[in-house]
Amino acid sequence: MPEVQEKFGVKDPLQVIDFLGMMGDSADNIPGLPGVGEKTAKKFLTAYGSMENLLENTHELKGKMKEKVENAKELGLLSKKLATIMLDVPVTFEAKDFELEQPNIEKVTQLFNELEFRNLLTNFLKTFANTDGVKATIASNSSEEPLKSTSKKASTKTDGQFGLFDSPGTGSFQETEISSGYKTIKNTDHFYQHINTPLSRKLLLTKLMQQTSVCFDTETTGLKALEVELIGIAFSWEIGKGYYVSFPENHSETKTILEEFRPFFTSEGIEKVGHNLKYDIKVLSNYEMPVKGSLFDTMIAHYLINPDMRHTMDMLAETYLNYQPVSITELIGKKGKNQLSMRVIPIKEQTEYAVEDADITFQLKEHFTKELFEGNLTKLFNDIELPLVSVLTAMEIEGVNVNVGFLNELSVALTDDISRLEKGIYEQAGEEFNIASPKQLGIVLFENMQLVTKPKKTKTGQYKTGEDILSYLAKDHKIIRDIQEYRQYKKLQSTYVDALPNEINEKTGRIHTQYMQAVAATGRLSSNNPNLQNIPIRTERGREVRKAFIPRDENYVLLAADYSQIELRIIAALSEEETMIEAFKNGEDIHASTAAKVFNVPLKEVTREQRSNAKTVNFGIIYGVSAFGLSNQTDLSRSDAKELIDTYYETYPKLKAYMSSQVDFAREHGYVETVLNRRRYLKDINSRNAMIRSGAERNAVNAPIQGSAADIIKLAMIHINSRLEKEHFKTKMLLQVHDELVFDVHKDELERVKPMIKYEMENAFKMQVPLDVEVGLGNNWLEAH
DNA sequence: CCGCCCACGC
DNA sequence: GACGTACGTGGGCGGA
Repeated sequence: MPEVQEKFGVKDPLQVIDFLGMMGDSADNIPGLPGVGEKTAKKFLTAYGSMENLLENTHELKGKMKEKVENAKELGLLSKKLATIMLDVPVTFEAKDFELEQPNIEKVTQLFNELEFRNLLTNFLKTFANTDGVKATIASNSSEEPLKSTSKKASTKTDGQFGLFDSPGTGSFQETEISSGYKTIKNTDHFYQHINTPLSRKLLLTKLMQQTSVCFDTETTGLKALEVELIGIAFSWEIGKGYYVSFPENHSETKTILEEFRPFFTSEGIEKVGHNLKYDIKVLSNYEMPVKGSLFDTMIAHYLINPDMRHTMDMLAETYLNYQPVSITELIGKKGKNQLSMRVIPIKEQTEYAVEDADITFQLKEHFTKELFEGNLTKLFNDIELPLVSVLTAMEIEGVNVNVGFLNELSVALTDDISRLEKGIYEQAGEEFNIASPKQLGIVLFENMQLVTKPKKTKTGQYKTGEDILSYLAKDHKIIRDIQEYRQYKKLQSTYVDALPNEINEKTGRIHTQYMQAVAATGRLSSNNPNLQNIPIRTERGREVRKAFIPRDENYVLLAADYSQIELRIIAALSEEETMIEAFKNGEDIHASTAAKVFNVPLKEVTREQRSNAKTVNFGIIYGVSAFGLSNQTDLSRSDAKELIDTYYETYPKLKAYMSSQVDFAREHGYVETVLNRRRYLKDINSRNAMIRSGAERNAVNAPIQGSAADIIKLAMIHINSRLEKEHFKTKMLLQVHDELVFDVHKDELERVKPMIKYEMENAFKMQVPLDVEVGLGNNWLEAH
């Protein structure tokens, strides 16, 4: 009905609302029909989409009407009837449907005459009958096939689209349906509504507050949660239905609008469903909007259900819902400098995209709730992973202070050393080349200089120049030692010293890493942008970088708390290997203790080399090392390595038995699990390919150990965080590095917090082996170690 | 733009 | 005879 658009200058497709508004305005003077007001009507209907929803939920509207009408309910029925008659469609249809239809002019005329709505009738006919008189003409299309009412759910045809069973010319999307096999937004019933007025937001909020579980999804200007601006938020709590609240570009205006939804976000009683909620919560934190109540994160749910798979929503939608969502790439382009901002995408497409995501996510929840239960994962999900979301969010928002000046000085010094080494290397090689290029370096070392007769090659035919290769040659060639040093400094400079200052957030002046909670197949976290879990510590020069990590200010001190040998303690406890358990109970140096036993010498007479070899075996056990691998890593010959491993298993027989039992369990059940029932499926455990199979067997041993350690530190993090909050400490948890936690401790709290952290870490999970935590303090991360 | 090589952590 | 330690992230190179 373009006439309506012209007449009222309305671009919004929901012309019917304007018509109703007009009707309301005109009806102001008519007894029995209160004025609704065009704007009011529009807003209410925008929020609720259908008259039915509108009438069921607009308490406020009804309240206002009460002044004018004795029986609000009666008015509701009247309006409903009006809408039905005027538009000749059942009111269960959504507002968007209305624009496809012409009002049934005959019926409306009849009704208005009956009701003596003279002004209204005049206006109505002016608008729809295209006459200025009272003569009622029956619109020619009113006899056409009525809108399909067969759909049970919210049944909206997107604009310009036809339904599945509609008239000819609709073959195009059926073809795509056949070719992809997935349902898409084009052939799926949905009602996604854009919300952008105060009243409609109020109505949405009212509706939100009546729910027990709602999915929300933020649309933003980018990927860095702490730097982006909010563009919109999609909400969904019903299959195929949802709302998209859009926000202006102005930050404080956005904040004001978002503030309207505070009751929802801070409601303890409404479960918040989302996909990667940590991101959304961080975005909202930019507007000082906390998110309370229980969470349900579909990304994490799926991570527990199958940690080895990918957990993108697109993939989950295809797998679990047989549905292919609108691709973000199609919408805003491939990532790169030409990628569009969501902001410039037409609001209709934004709405479709955003609400679809929320809709899908909400639907996924049902699937995953069931699968979590079936996998015995509900407790892990609810008691560990979901509470951890909030802990990690807080850590990421908190960030860590860094000494940029120090890093800059370090960089200058490294540049000096690098160029000095560079010169020397060129001299020794007799030519200039790019030392940082393994390809060029290999040619120089092994072709031109021929340092080795049979150099090893990679599968792509390049010469191997890795650290293990170079270290064999280091003794005999100064150039190799220089190259090793060069490599080390280059690495330090590019990956850490020069990169870290670029990661500082302009607003906070701190580095905010991101913890990935659904990446590592064993249950560990990972860290990126920047990765703060691989800051150097082993080499003298490298560990300097740690000095750059400093407390918040002079009132604080960094505290680093490390689990000592947690993985070995876990394997000792799980295997119930008494000898090893005793060693831990007695507080022995486990590697020395192992050495004493396998080399059959008194503890005090263990040599450095023996301890070192024992240590290598201890770690090898965790990772599943072979005699070959062990001999490669130590000075031992292959046969000595084999003997050492054999003796090791004789010393710790139950350990060997445990490892076999894990492999057996995996063969039988297809998965292994941690102390908190975190699962890892090992599909290759029965592979005929020996190499693939043994890889799975190593995983069968390693995953429960590494994963249990991850479980335990996560538990400790949750406990510590909750105590820091409850007891109102200023101290903040900053970093997690697999078996270590780093805190910014207020000096006044040190005496209370230090033992608390140690206690919570050591007692996070009870086993037959005690857990031991070493706590250090310092004015930088290195000192705190 | 992406795969490869290399190197940092636990 | 070959192959053979888990889990990650990221920078630089070089070919497409």
